Amino acid sequence: MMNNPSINMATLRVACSNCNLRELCLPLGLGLKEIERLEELVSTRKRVKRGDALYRAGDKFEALYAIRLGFLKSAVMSSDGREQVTSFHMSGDIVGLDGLAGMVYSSDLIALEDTEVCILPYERMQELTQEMHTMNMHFQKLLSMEIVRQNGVMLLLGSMHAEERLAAFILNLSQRFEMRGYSRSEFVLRMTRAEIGSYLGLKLETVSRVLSRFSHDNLIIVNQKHVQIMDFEGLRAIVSGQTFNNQNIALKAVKPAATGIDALSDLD
Amino acid sequence: MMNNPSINMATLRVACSNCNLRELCLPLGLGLKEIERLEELVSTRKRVKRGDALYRAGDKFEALYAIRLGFLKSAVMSSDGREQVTSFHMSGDIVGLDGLAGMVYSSDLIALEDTEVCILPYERMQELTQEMHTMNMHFQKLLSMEIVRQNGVMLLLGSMHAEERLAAFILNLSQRFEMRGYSRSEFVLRMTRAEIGSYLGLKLETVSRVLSRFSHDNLIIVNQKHVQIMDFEGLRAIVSGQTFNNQNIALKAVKPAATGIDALSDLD
DNA sequence: CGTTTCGTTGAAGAGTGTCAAGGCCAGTGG
DNA sequence: CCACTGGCCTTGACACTCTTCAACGAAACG
Repeated sequence: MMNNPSINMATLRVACSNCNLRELCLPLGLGLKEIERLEELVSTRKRVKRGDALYRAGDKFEALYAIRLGFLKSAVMSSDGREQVTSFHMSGDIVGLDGLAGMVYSSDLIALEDTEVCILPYERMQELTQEMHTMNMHFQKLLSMEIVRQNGVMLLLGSMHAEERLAAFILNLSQRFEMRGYSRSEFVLRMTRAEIGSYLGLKLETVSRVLSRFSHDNLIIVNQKHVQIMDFEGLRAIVSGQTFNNQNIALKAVKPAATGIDALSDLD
Repeated sequence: MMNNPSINMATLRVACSNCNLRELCLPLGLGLKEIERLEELVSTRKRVKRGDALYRAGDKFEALYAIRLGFLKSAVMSSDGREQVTSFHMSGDIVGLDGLAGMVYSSDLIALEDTEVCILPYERMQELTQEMHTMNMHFQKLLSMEIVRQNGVMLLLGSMHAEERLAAFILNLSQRFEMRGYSRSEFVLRMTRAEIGSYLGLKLETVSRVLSRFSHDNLIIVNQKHVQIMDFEGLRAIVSGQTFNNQNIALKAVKPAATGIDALSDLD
């Protein structure tokens, strides 16, 4: 009578298993009991309509959110009103990590299309991390991964040109879509040019111009929000600064590539 | 027979209590036993000479480090050799958080002056977070605070001008020195102009020029690495974009200041 | 005390930003 | 169904900030 664990697991996992999160939310090698506990954590769901905020800077931090479906941006605002988009989120991402620091969110999280999230109440989250070592480590790792990602963005903002930023941005999106089972070469940008610009530290006109240039150079085909990548290698070459007037080839040899930040993958 | 806990604590805290870390490393309201455990964690210390690396990108992640004394930078490098300084660290800071993500450090940590750190071995750290709820929460908070800090840096890199970046940078350093009991108006820059530039996304010449301009405008006095702040308000005005040709005053009224990222404090 | 690293300053130029005009598209209401 | 509207995108011309290149001076180090 049923000593095959995988069958039991299949019935228990209803809430999480047919969800895009499974690789992200479920640490590997969980037992039956642990999965039960986990599913009790993510009990509630919530819908956010396009343009609405899941939370805003200053709101009390009460939960993390796992994105089931949809697309969002997070953004911080300076005291004089400048907005900076700090990341774009899609299905499978966990958002709200910045709220832990001061028990208050420090950024706005805005849906760029109709979105559905799973609520992970902070209180229960804490219980779980305390009781399940695996879960605790997974959560710590999640936080650390976000730090590493932001390091990559700082590299991009601090030392790359407009073309390099956009090439890296497109390749990163492509990769993330691919990881989720969508086409890596054809997708729709859910954000506006201004939002891309804010994220990349550029003005919307520059974003538009660079995309047009890419299109003219047959690297991509752009039609408003629709993007098709025609030349992955070409884009990668741009990210690495392999554009004619480039002399840091010498440097490239000094440092093994393995330790370098990969602008293609670490931007999220 | 000593039923005054504060006296007992004084004797037990030898290792940590006369150390700059105490506010950062010790969660508030620890019991005697907990402090004992904590001190057992930070058993070993290590010295790093100026110019040497505490760790490098790619090194196996085995510990976090609490800086007892000294000054360091962390930096990531792109595959084509561009370096980006991602933060400057001083006494009381905990470094190495990026290593958790992949159990490998993803950045270099280089001492800018002779430095002494306490080693927090990852293994023992994990035990401690598992057994002590307070410690676990404190650690999670630490990670989240780093995320919030980086959001501030992204805002700076993505939407501020050279003068604003440098004003914010100086004020932030000032604040951090003050928190550690040093003068907030007079200090020594331990890093080079090139390193400041890398951190702020500027070239070293631009850093030098802007500092000279500040000096000429009587905001600061600069003598090589020695900086004295003469006009805090003036610097703050620059950070907020209050320089003559500024029209985002309208925006300022829209959003309550409390929720905005404070460029002065959140850069670390 | 020479050598190297670091910092300052000037002049010229490249890369983005700013301003402005027009086109495209989706949604709305007649 | 079509015209209208408003938001978004594209493109051009021009301005400006920052970088690049270069030379020199100052401090740090062996």
